Amino acid sequence: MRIFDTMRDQIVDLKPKDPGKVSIYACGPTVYDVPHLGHARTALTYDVLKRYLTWSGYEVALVSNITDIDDKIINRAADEGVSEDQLSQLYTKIYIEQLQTFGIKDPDHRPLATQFITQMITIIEELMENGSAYEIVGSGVYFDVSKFGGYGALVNRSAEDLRDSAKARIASDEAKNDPLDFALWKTAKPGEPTWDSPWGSGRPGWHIECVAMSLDILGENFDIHGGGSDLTFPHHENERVECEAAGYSFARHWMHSGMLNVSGEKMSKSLGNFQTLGDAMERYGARPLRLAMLQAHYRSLMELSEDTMAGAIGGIERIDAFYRRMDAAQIGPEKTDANAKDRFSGAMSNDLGTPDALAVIFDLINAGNSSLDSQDFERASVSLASVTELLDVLGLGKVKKDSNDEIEKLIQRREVARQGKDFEEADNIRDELRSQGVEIEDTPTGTLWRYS
RNA sequence: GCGUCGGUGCCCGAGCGGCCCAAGGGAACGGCCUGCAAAGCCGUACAAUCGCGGGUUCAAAUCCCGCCCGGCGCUCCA
Repeated sequence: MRIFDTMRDQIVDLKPKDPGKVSIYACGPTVYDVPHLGHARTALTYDVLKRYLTWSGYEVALVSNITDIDDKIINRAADEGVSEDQLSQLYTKIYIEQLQTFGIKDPDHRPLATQFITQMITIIEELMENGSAYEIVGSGVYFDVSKFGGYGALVNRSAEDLRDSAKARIASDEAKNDPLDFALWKTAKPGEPTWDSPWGSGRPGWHIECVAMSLDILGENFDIHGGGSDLTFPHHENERVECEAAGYSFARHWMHSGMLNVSGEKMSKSLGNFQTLGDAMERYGARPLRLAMLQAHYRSLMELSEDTMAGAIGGIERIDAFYRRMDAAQIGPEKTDANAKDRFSGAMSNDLGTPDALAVIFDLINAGNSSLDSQDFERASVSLASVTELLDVLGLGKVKKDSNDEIEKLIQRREVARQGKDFEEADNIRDELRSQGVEIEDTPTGTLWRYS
């Protein structure tokens, strides 16, 4: 398996700490609102990574956190007149449900930041003890970037560089020693949720929660730390320096998935609230959305548009039609195509090349359809078995057949009319079904139908 | 402004020195199949510029330089 490692800035061999096992920590969302398509793309990346590694024979442990305390949650809760707990619990629930609907498997652990306050405090204490952090009474505890050699390495920049950049854009907080220093612990403000600490009551800063949770659950030196590319700096770099300054070794590899854009104004006009995962799934369906995302490489910037989705819907339709034909011909899956699986693995093990992997699957579908047409049922069965196995690795498996007595009755009547060569009646029935959004297909073994 | 990633057919999107007269999906057109459809299969067209201009090389979509355009980052966004 080869992956692009942000730290090394190149594609490298994945070298797990323990051979045969891979531990992954993928940064999840701060739950102050419903999930948008970007959250879905990131979650999808690590879902597919885990599925593929598991299929390849690795034992995978995937941790994906929920950050349930932070400024945005506090502000939003105040706006809506609910408690921070109520707000974060509501959006956590929605997040989990929608990802499940989207076909994302639950991670092995889904820790909440607020359950790891003790561990965070311990790390901050260690940083204070060894001089990596300082306290400003009345404000909080800050990480001292100047004490850390190599700050900025994850983004390939020097601390001086980042400092200049920061100065140019941001009014520096005069309390801090250095504009790059960041809060590990924030002193309590009236009306905010607080926890006790050696520095008085307060709440954790951002970044530190991920260090506490990843170390606690996966241990030092875990294999992959991932998230969206917007988290690379400062979030991940800050996590990294906190962890290393405290004396622990952190992630062996860093992965970042690319951003997804839905072209703002053009989109919102015609599509309404298309940016949220829930709306997009309702509008296009979960599988087309998943296919659209997987047809782009996880690191590339992708733009979702009405056209993109129309294409993906067509792609899913092609997959489903393949299954319908196989079912109608009563072909079952038997042995798989080793060669196709090799090609698939080759694509996937090259930094998760899902577009190429999908191309392999579509080639198999094409071959299977041809085999059916030429009555080569054995080869058709091999295609079917291979497609089924590989599609499952990408989480795009087939859906169960719809059933509806009313529709089946109409199809029966049409069948009788066709037998009697009463094509006018048969076509009337077909038109009637179409007006109900039902498309039918006649095959040698009977008539199939689907919602169009 | 600094950094970084990218600009490939009608749309999406792989490819990242020769296997590329550029994968795969979608849309279009023609044919076969069908009572007619749908699905499928076969074929065709669409890139005379792979953002633009230079350069390196026997050979460039792929490497280098410059320019234009876009995304992301530059303290709380996946």
